[in-house]
Parts: sequence; structure tokens; C-alpha cells
Amino acid sequence: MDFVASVVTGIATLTQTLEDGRTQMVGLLLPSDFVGRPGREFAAYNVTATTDILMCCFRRKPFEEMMERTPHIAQRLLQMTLDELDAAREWMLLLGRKTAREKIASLLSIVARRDASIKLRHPQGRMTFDLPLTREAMADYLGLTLETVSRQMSALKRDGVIELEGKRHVTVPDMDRLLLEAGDDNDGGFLV
Amino acid sequence: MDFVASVVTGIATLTQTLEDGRTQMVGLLLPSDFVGRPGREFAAYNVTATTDILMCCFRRKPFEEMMERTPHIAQRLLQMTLDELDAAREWMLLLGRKTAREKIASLLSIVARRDASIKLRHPQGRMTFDLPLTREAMADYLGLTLETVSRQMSALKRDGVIELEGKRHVTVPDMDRLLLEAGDDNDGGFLV
DNA sequence: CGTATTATTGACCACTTTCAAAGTGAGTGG
DNA sequence: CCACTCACTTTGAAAGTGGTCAATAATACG
Repeated sequence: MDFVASVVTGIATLTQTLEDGRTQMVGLLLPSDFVGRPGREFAAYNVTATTDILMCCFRRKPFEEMMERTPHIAQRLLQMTLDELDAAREWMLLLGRKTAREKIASLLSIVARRDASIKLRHPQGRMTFDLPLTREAMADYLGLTLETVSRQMSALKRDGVIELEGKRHVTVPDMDRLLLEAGDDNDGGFLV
Repeated sequence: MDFVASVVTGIATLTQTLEDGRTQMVGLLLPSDFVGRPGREFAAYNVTATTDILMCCFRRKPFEEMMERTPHIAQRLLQMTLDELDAAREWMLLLGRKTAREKIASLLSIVARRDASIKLRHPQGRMTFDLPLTREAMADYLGLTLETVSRQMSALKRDGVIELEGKRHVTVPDMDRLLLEAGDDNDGGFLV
């Protein structure tokens, strides 16, 4: 791991695996996200591009030296890392305590929220977006099997919480309803 | 949240809850751990002392100013936050993909490892330590019910992986066996 | 002691997984 | 242009893990 980098365009995932192949996604890297750890020689996670991806790379050593000289960088990196920690902890709650249906609804509401923020709109009312993940990637993110993901997507569709065109294009008729299904009391506020 | 603090002695937990009361522990605060977030007004988690606790508190504003003036502090805080992020991600793998038995074995091996490091010994062979958590706290940490925790503790005892004196005092006859039960390929290395 | 808290154990059930089969759709090459 | 293939997805049936509810046991504490 001789580089640190920042995602410019495209999507990548951070995963960890057990020896028998069970895998858990521990992070989703979207444009503007930072990859790599100053002061560490080896990568702790598998980083996988799920689309074509463009990253802005820095050699690790020079980057570390620059960090020494420029206090503001460490401070900014600290903010970003604290945000990631919050997201990770939010995800721990999801993984440890939510039902399959709530997990799916949570993921959908996160993607919807992020999509809305890109389009500079409020996440409410009727919303439409594309899922950037396969069912398997969703399963790895949510700690489920892909069959369960598929079943719960079908169930949410059957119950009118979402509408599907093809496999990836989702529309949410009523964002509040989705948030209710996600089970969060506080209406989210965490970012992927 | 007008303070940030560092734990001096005692143990506290960081938890999140869903509206219906389901709770998930997202961090365990041990001596030397840092609590609070520079640049944030409100607490995102419930902090609960599980023992008498002594913390070294700083008013948030002056602390933030000090951070501005003393680059080294931000850098040190960044290292600590990155370590916490690693621990959180390791925990995501546990919550999302491990079985109840593996979860218990993982928790025990973490406590054993930490205890060994305090006593400056290698975590191997026969080990003895106290659990700093109730069954309920273990359950909240592992994303299980306390009944399942109890059952799996009994099962590990029955299978000779651990021995129990009272509820809290554990001895592990063979650390390698426990690590095997924990299911981690790489023999851990993550710290609570 | 008696009471409250914490832990164990059992019976039953629900949800998620596992295993298996079939469906969908995009891309390729004949 | 169409059939074929491959990857992805959906759906079903059966099995299993962990959860729920409830009763009992152990321990601490006044």
C-alpha cells in the first residue's frame, strides 16, 4: 500500500472476509471519499471497484510529510474520519439489530438521500433513483444472503413501499413511508 | 455536550438505540480511550458507565482552540480515530457474518487479548480473566439476545473451550482453540 | 432471611438461510 | 437477426439458527 487516494468518479467497495468466504462490506467509496491510511504499510481491507473508477493518488510517504507540514490537512482528515466512524457505528446498529426488511429499507433510504443531496433536493415525497449495487453487493453490505435481499425487495414492492423498473431503477412513492419501514427514530442524517 | 474527555479508570459503553428499545453497543470505552467529538454540539450516542469511572474532562471550546494551535494533537487524535474505525469495521464483520458461537468466542478472545496485553504477556496457552460485562451488555455488544449469550457460554463450557467460575471469571485452557472458534483467519490484531 | 438483580434452561416459533430450479436480460457470434 | 451464453435475479420448499416467552436458579444486598 504505497498510495493514499481520493475517489474522483466511480464507485468502489471496502470489504472484509472470513477464511471460509463469508464477506462483509465495511464501506462504500463514493466520489470525494478518501482511501488509505497515513502511517500504515499494509491494506486492512479489500478495495474493489464496482464501476470504472478514477482516483486521485498520492504516494504515501510524500503525503505523510505534507501532513506534517500542513496542520490543516490532518484536521480535515480527522473530520472525515470521524464522519466515517459515525457511519460505521450507524451501520453496526443496522447489522446487529435490524430485521431484513428494515435493513433493505435503510439502504434504500440512504441511497435516496444521497441521490437527493446530489440533485440538491430534499429527500421527501416521490423519489426516483438507481441502485449502484447488485443484489449480492447489497447482501454483503447488509449482512444478509442475496436471496433474502431479493425476497425483501419483492415484499416492499408488493406492499407498495417501492416500485421497480428493471432490477436497478427504484422509485419511492412516499419517502416518509420508507423511513418508517427503516425503523430509525431520528430520521437518519448519516451519510454513506 | 460541552466536554470532551479521556477515560482514566473504569469502563463505559457507547450505545445506540432504535425507538422500540432495541439497543446496540457501538463502542467500549476503556482507560486511555477518548470520548466526544471536536466540532460537534450534540452527543450522537448514549454513554453509560458500567463501573465507577474517572474521566479527565476538557471544555470543548478551549480544547478545539488548543487543537488549532497544536497540530500534534490533531495528528494524534487522527491516529486514535483511525484505530477506532478499524475496530468498528472489524465489529461490522462480526455483526454481519458471524454465528452466535463465533461472536461469543470473538468477544472472549478480545477480552483475553486485552487482559494479556495489560499483564504484558502473550495471548496463548492457558489464560484466566474476568469479563467486565453482564450477559445483557455482551448481548448488546454482539447483536444477540441475552438468552442466546447464556446458551452459547454454556455450550462453550460444555465443549471444554472455556471454564467458568461464577458468572464472570473465565479461564481458557487453550487460546488457539478459542481463536479457532472465533472464526477469524488472521489471528485478530484488532483492539477494543 | 427476603427481595431484587442477574443468569440459566426449556419449549416453541419465526425469520433467515440453504439448496434447488427457473426466469430475465444483455451481449456475442454465427 | 436470432439463438446462445453468462451473469444476475427471482421464487419455492425445507431446514436451522436464534428469538420469544416463561419458569427456575444463583447471587448480591439490605
